[in-house]
Amino acid sequence: MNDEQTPERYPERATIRDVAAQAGVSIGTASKALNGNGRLKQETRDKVVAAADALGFRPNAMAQSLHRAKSMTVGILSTDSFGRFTFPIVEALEERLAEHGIAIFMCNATDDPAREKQHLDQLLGKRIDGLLVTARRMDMRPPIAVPGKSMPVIYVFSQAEDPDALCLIPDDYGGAVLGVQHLVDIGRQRIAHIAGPTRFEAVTLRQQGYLDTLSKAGLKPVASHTLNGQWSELWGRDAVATLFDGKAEKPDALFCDNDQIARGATDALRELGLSVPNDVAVVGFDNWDVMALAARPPLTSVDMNLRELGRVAGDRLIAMIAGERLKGVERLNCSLVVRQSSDPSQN
Amino acid sequence: MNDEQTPERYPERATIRDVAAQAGVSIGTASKALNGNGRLKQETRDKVVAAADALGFRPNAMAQSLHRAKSMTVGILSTDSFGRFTFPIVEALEERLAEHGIAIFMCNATDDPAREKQHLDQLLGKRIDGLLVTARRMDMRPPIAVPGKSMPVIYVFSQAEDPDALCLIPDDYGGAVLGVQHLVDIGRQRIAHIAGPTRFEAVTLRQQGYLDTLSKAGLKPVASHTLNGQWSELWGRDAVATLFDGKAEKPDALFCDNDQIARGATDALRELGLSVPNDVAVVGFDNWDVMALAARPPLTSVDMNLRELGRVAGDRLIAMIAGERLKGVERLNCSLVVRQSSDPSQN
DNA sequence: TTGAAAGCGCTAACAG
DNA sequence: CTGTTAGCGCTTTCAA
Repeated sequence: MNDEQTPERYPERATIRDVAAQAGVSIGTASKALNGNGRLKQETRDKVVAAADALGFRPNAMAQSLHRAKSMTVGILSTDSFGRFTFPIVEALEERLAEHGIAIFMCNATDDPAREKQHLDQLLGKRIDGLLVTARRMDMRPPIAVPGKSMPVIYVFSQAEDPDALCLIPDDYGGAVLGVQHLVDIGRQRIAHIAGPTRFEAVTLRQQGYLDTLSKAGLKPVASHTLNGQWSELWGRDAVATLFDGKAEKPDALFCDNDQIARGATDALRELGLSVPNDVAVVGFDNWDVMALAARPPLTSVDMNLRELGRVAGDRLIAMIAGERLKGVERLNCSLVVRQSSDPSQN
Repeated sequence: MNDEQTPERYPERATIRDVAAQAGVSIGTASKALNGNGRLKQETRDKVVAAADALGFRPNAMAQSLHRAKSMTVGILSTDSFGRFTFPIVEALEERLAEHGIAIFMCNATDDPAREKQHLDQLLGKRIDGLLVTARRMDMRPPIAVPGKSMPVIYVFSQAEDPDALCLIPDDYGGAVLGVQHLVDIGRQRIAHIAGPTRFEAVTLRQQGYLDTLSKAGLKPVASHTLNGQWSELWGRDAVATLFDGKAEKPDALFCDNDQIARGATDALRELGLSVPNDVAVVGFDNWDVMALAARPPLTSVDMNLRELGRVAGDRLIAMIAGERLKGVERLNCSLVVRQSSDPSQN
């Protein structure tokens, strides 16, 4: 009742100097109290803390970083723009890093080397503690030119032509094995592979997984076993038209390189009067809910566990920032989500 | 030939002090030379610049910011996680801000108020110059508690219950008018509206646009004119089943609240033996290429111009950082992309 | 035209 | 236990 009007709102910015003054202690003492360092009388500590939040004090992270030579920030640089694949990765990564108090600068270079360089310069100026590079799918990319070799760099969902770099990607080969083995397990004999464009390493890896699984099961690939096309529904429909044109032995299962292809294939089969999964079982890739759940019937699909990929990327980055030296290509497990397109008992 | 081995790689970090020493000038002079400030002899300037890039000098942005009281960073905080709608916005925003040398901290709170607060604290500690808040679609959200009222805050693709805030959202009403007017223009008489869930403000706005456009054209809405359901293909199929059950007068056009609904509707119509667009024209919303282009036929759709939204958000944020005070709700124009589902002459 | 020095906000080592 | 002080790397007066 005797104090002046105490404005509820915080002052613009209180410095630790203000806090110290308010608490009637030295600025060094205030720092210790606020950071839990040094040995201080509990009373003093409380006094300082009280002053701090009376003033709405919030330490200036830039000043702290300047001193500690750790910015507690990392950059994530997308060569291609961000999209469906990058999002879950980034999201999980952000979550993991946030737990450690690390913030993320997001940069997008959209396939433009000039913008990439500009972003990198900016990030280096901000003294990021680490860098994460992503790209559209898993195509090889030239390594980022980080001066000094000192800063941790991780390529996630992308690979660089740099033997010293750490690359994190899904295990496409293993994912294909998972999907095809499932078709073998449910008793299918004539399994075809409707694939994406051959220029993707993922596509050739998946094809290898497909072939190895068949041969291990003692099955022969159907005539033109792998058809390469686009990542689209249209391609899925076209491929089915080719496979079921009546000339060759018809497949009883399709392994598709993504869910769009699988969905197109499923639609085409239905329109041909064939039942999925009774006549033909279908397995997709990506487990993209928008496609996999909307398809009729819903698609069994290989999940690349992108959130897990992001989480692991976060862990690796933290380890590298702490001084560990990691390199090479790390391939993370895929998993299979079974739905009606291969198993009528699923709902 | 007489110099020691000159290591090509940059040293870890050269400070301006090193540059000054190397150039044989004072540290203040070096600063002036590097920033183009003050009056300096061209010779000195050159000497400093040469020294700087010989040493691979890169100014420490944190140190600069500490002095200039501008961090040249902003935060973008997603209440809900990032997704299909937020991405184009963020991408365009990032592009715009990058042109001004402003970097973006990306934070995701996934509907968790505790994480939201934690992120906000972190961002305030980093002394961001502005904050951008996004959410899933355009649902109202409680305002962010930024102490001091000093920092610019923009809600994009979301609205806050805060009359002092600036909110940027697509003009849903106008978008609906655009879509429905197009159907009127091509001569349709019985236009139905297959809508999303009523809890979204966007849905009620679009319904109003639909009704107003019909009435302006002297048309009556069909019997149960607006059907509310989910944002899914399944709902589109179900709605068509209801509308074409033979009891009531059948529509000759459908205005759908998103492309998934429109696609489901189109599929159902085809399976009913009806031709799109000859028997029934279909217009969707979102212009989401994955849906709109894969549908058979490809969908005419209302585009919310999300990239433009991001760009404008960037401009507004820059203006606000420069001191302008902006508030209120700004609704940005949608546009219409015409494809075969309403116009057979499109390819 | 250049140099010296104060200070942005904070921490940590060292005295007291 | 607490205060003093020297920086972290940079910019910007103010003198010279």
